Amino acid sequence: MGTKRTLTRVDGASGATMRDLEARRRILSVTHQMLVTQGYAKLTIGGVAANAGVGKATIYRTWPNKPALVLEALRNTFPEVPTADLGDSRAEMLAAANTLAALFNLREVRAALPGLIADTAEGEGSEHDLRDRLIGERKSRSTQCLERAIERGDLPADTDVSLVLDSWAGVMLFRCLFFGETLSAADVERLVDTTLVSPHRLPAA
Amino acid sequence: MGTKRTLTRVDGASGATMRDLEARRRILSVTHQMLVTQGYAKLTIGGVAANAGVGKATIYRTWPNKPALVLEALRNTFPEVPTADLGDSRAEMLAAANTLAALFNLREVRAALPGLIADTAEGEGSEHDLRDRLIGERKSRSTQCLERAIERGDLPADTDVSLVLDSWAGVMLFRCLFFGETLSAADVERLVDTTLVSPHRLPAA
Amino acid sequence: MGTKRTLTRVDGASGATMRDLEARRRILSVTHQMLVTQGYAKLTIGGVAANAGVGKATIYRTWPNKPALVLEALRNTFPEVPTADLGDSRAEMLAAANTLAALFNLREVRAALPGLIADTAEGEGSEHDLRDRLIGERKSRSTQCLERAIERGDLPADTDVSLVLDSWAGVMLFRCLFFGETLSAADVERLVDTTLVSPHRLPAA
Amino acid sequence: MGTKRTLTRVDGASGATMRDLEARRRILSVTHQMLVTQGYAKLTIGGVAANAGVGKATIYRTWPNKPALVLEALRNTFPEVPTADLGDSRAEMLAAANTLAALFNLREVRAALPGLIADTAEGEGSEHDLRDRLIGERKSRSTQCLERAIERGDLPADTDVSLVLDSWAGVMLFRCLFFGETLSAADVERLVDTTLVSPHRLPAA
DNA sequence: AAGTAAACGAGACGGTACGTCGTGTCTTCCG
DNA sequence: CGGAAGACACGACGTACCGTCTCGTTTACTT
Repeated sequence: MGTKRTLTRVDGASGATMRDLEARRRILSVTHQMLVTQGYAKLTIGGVAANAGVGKATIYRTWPNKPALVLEALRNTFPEVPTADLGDSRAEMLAAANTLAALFNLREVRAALPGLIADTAEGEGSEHDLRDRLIGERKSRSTQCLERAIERGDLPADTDVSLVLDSWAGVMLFRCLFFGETLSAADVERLVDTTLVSPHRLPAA
Repeated sequence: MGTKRTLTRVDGASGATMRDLEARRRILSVTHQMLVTQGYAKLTIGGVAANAGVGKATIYRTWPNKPALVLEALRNTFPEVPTADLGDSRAEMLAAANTLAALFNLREVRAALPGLIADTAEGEGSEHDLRDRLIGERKSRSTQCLERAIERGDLPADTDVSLVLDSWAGVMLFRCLFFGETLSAADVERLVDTTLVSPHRLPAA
Repeated sequence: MGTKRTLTRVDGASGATMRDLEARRRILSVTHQMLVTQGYAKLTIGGVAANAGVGKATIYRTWPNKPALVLEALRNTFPEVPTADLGDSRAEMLAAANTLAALFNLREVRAALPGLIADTAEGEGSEHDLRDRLIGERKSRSTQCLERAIERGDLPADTDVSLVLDSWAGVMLFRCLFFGETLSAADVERLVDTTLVSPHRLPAA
Repeated sequence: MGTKRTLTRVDGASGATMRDLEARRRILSVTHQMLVTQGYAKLTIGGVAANAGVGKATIYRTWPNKPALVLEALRNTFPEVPTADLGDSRAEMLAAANTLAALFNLREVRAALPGLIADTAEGEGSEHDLRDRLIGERKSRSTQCLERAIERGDLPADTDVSLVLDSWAGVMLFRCLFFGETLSAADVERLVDTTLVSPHRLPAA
């Protein structure tokens, strides 16, 4: 007999004691689908439950609220930032940046992001954790990439890696949220090259 | 003859659309206040109406929905990006960037932004207009600043001004939304200096 | 110089100082029209005002509320109970009863009656007065008719005239309100003849 | 395992549709109460909900609108027209008529009737059904009474039973609605005796 | 004829109730 | 005995009218 109420879900995948693993899959899939077709605002827990042939309680048993559910539904579709060592710093950085850009280009992400941000804005609990985890994951992998470039001497040692990465993500986020645009491949390239030439440090002089 | 039974002041200034303006001011002020104290999510039209001693219909008569109201309540508190010619490109850019950073540091902005973004995400109508206007205003003034720097030769002619500015705003937005942080003065400086050294153009080589 | 605020309107027709007599006519006519086409519930003061090309205040200046307005709009179309002495008690009674039946058969009366009753139910003020006046008028004329029959000896002297008349009106009201029906000519005749044969007095024993 | 947070009693009787019935009873009772204390016009669904400690939706789930709710709240308090065979036609008719009179004398009926009639006036749906049912029920039982009198020979065979009954109800309705009066016992007796002597048929001559 | 005061059309205003919807918790009942 | 089904309390939504009010303007009396 398992502890019924798992207050803090440790890992997105374990799913507590959900009897029907199949149901879980269905819920997430329906969520994802509705996200794309209806958008975040019109997606309701009740709707997901109905479309998944599931009781609302079943959903609430696993996810505490809408953003948590959406977040997990999104996780599966997130592209992974590649970490392979290509020997070429610029190529690696481009790959990382392009992956990020691709993420902001996903229909479901664009649909979910605004609502997700709003609904988790003041949440200090699991919501923040989840969001951080999702972002943190990409960021840490991208960080590896930049640090390798530093090791190679392609970026100065005092580069503010976090600032660079937040800058990359920031432009994309900004354009995505406010204009519904994506960065073009050329823009991404420009971003990376700017970083390479003058990687956010004070000028030598 | 005699003042019939005018509860509100009669003399006033011009006797024009007094009643309107009186109420309008009160509504916006209450909205702003509640934004700070309660946050966007807990701010309701009904609540604003009650606190402003106004009928809900009066609000709906002027603003079609919550984000429109909040947006207008916010406009008044937005700091203006300075456009004065200081003769010093770096100083001007710092001023612009710091103004931007200050904006993201306002309590009411931080409270309103997530919800505002979410609620105007799919709006194609006035909502988009408003948002664009608000952002566009700052951006165009900042653009003046950067272009002056280009004219002075402090920035290369092929600088992608929009990308630079979106980058600046992007980092701030990103950190604001996801971490509730603000850019430190040092970070802002770093941002500006990076732009000055290698303003987002491809390297010559 | 007339008394400005006529709180109690003494007679439905005098209309205080309504500048534009034409407007008054238009208001009542529009009210009557809307009563027929929309029914009492959907008739709003605002609607009447708009359709009559008149400000709401103009209506409220003359009539204190909806039922008062409707009542007056109705008065004009009410058929008068005949009081002429025909020499024949049965003929006179039939005429009176049929006039009553005709009244309940008017489209506007059927439309207005239920709402009118409801809205003036608890009114102790002018509303009750008005209603009583309207009903009282018909009733007093019908009373004349019955009393003449008593004088002639066609009805016993101890006939409870009021009970008889209320009985007549009652059936019609009952059928009108609950079934939307009218008394057929035959039913009216039966009603009258019953009264003639045994006019609501105790049997002689 | 502790009682989680059940504010309402848990043990109850059978555990069947307790929650439903519990709430239903409370709603109807509150409605009835408010009807008496406030009257029909001031009774609001929201008010009933609040006083019954129930959400508005719960009421709307069961009753489509105010009159439907009031109607049902009223049903419980309606006195039944007796149908017992007393062997005495006059006694039976008096019983029936007095029951009817008593009904129109109920505080809640007098309070609800005008509004109820108005709000169900144009209703062709369930409203009409309900009203008919409520009235029809009394009427059919009264009809039994009169028909038994006919069988006994106390009333002529060609008596228009429906007209007689509508006449009875009509007077009461008329006096109730327009004058807030009730028929005195003497009046009821007079009504019955009139019917017995000359039961609404054409005179033989 | 000019001046004054009122009545007017228009419609904004503070309120109140409406009926609907979504949330997150709960209970019931079925497989 | 666990889950679907959905009822439940709550609370916000946006709409509709009410009856009062405030605008300018138009009209009709006064002088």
